[in-house]
Amino acid sequence: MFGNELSERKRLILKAIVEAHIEGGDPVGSKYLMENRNITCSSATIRNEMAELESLGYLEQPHTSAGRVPSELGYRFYVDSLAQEYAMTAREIEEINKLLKMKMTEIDQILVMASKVASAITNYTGIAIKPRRSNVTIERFEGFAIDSRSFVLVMMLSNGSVKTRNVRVDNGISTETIGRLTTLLNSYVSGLTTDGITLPIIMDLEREMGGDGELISPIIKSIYEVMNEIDSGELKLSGLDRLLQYPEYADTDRFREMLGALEKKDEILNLVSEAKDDDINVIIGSESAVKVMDHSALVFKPIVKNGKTLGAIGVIGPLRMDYAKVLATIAGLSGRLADLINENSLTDGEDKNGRKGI
Amino acid sequence: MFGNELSERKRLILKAIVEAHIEGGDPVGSKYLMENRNITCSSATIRNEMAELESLGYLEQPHTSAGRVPSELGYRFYVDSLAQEYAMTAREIEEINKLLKMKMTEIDQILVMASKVASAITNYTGIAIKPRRSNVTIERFEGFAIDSRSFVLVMMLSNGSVKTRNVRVDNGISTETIGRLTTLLNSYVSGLTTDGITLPIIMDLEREMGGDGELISPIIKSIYEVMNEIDSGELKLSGLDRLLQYPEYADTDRFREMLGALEKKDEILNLVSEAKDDDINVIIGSESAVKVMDHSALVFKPIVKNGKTLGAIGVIGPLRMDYAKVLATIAGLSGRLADLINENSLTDGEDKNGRKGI
DNA sequence: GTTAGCACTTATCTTTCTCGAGTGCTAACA
DNA sequence: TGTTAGCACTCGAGAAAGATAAGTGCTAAC
Repeated sequence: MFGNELSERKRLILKAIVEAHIEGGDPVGSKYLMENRNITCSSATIRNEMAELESLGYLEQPHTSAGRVPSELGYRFYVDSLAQEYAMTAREIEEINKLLKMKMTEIDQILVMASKVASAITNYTGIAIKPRRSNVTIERFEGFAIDSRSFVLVMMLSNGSVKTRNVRVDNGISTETIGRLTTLLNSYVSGLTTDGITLPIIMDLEREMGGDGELISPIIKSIYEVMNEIDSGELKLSGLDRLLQYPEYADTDRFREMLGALEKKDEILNLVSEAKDDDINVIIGSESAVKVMDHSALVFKPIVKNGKTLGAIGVIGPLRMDYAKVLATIAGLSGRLADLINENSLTDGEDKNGRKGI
Repeated sequence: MFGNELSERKRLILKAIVEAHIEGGDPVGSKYLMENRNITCSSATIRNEMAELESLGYLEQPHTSAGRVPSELGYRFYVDSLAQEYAMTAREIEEINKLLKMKMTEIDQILVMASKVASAITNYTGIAIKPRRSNVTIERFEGFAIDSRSFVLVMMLSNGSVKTRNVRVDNGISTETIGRLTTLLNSYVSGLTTDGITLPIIMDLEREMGGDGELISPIIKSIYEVMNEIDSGELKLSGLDRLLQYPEYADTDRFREMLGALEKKDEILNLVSEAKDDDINVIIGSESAVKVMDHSALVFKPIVKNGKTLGAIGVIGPLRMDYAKVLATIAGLSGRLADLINENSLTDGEDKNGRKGI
């Protein structure tokens, strides 16, 4: 889409600068490029090219007598042109397979574990995301008595997860009443979104329950609670400490700002919720409207099953993150996860492809 | 228990030093004490006393020409002698009441919310803890079919929480089989700890299930998973970013080390699991064996219901945290939480004491 | 036991200086 | 027209030096 206006040599130089900067973190100069990056022309020529690349917006100069640093546009060019895949080492594949062997059955745990692995392999911070899902409904209700004064309400949601709430009933409740209650809930409330549960419906429920009508109010409250829980998404970080080893986060204020935003988590969740479903998404600095990301990059991929987005895993790190490695890691991990999730009938230490270990 | 060897004046001076240091964060000198802290003797006398307090281990001197700073022992003295309670402001009480009005029913959520409030009030980092509980058992099993090939296994645990797992059965499963299965589980497995579920028991189960014996293995796996989940405790932080505003965490390496340890979380969980149940626990720096805490302090209180520890809330911050305020906050919060948990039958915006708002 | 006074210590802050990497520009060259 | 060598210039990083001031320990007087 862009980068077409660049000559072959400019591309080569730009790529070399990005890679050098990713490795070292320092601004890179013309002489260095000539000597260590196989650019076959003189430093003066490189300087000329660099000046042009800067005026085109691909490079930046921290100050007059420093080398160049890629701009966000520069990184974008690099990421978009990343053709050669990073080959995972045996150790990294091993790590992923170890994860798969654990065969957890709960999607939450799987995502968190995967993000931990991603963090370990890439040495950046891993994130596990359950996106907002505003259209989740409760498909089915069940209930059990715990004792004469409380029971467990089990709710099966349209996204496949199951939630429970303890409900306490001061006046006592019988098994028979619980049965009546769940039948009612199943016919009146199942399939509705939060907005769908209107006052008339609640009143109907209360009427139908007759003498036990006062039960309804706390139950509706529980239902709202559960649906809000799903609705609001989740964001879990792992290996946050790793970021601190990069000089770009040495400035405590910057790190603090980011931490605060990650804790609020709305912005990141929005970002992910709006993402294209089946691609790896790479968000570079201020490309997104999320202010906090200004000096960081976020790479993530949604995990999809039967067309439904169950969550996402990703990596967050400095602008100059090792995109080749990160992209390969996320691609590899998410591929395996998809296998694991779509086909959780694997039975032993072998994965679907019959490959073992390594 | 100690501090008795100190003269009244020494105590006064020590207390003044701790408070001054908590406020400002800088080493405090003799002249400052005389002029701003109402110590009614000359700076020379104060210097003499300070020298003695130092040799007794209550104070430390960063370098020769600096003032004194409390040692961990000094803080310990201060905390132990904290008689005057910090009075909560109306705003802070308001904050707590807001929390109570939300009336969440799930203990996890309650703890996390409480730790958020604690963090907001004290301006340190809040922590919500579910301690390890190695003696939890599953009290009761129930199951529902989702479709012909999978069902939900509901487990009610001895600590009152309820867990569910989705189990997939490739050969299909009938409602009747599920009923048989849960009956079996209830008679063979309920009440057992992980260690109690021995191979013979598993084999019995398989035998009893006859043709559906292959069901048992994934179910046992789910059971282990759930019990391990409970077993391993949980630790959630809130307001981590707040810590970064204190100069003691300006050193990125130190903060990083702490972050890493909080992420591993075992050590902190041990600490909490071993704590006295009904006290506010104050752990000052290296008093604990937890290395990470070397330059930090942890204040927490277990939340107990019917003699069982459900969790704990607390605050983590620099050694020079405002102990008076933190202790009062945690005491206030945990008191209210206990009310909320032991009596979750409150019905509207008024709390148990009939007090409203403020 | 307390206090005034004084010499001494030492972190911190500012200023100054040097060093070197890297640039832009000009002029020569292919 | 595109490339390269050469050179003056810029500017940040870091070291060195000096000034400042807070705070101490000690001695001697009260």
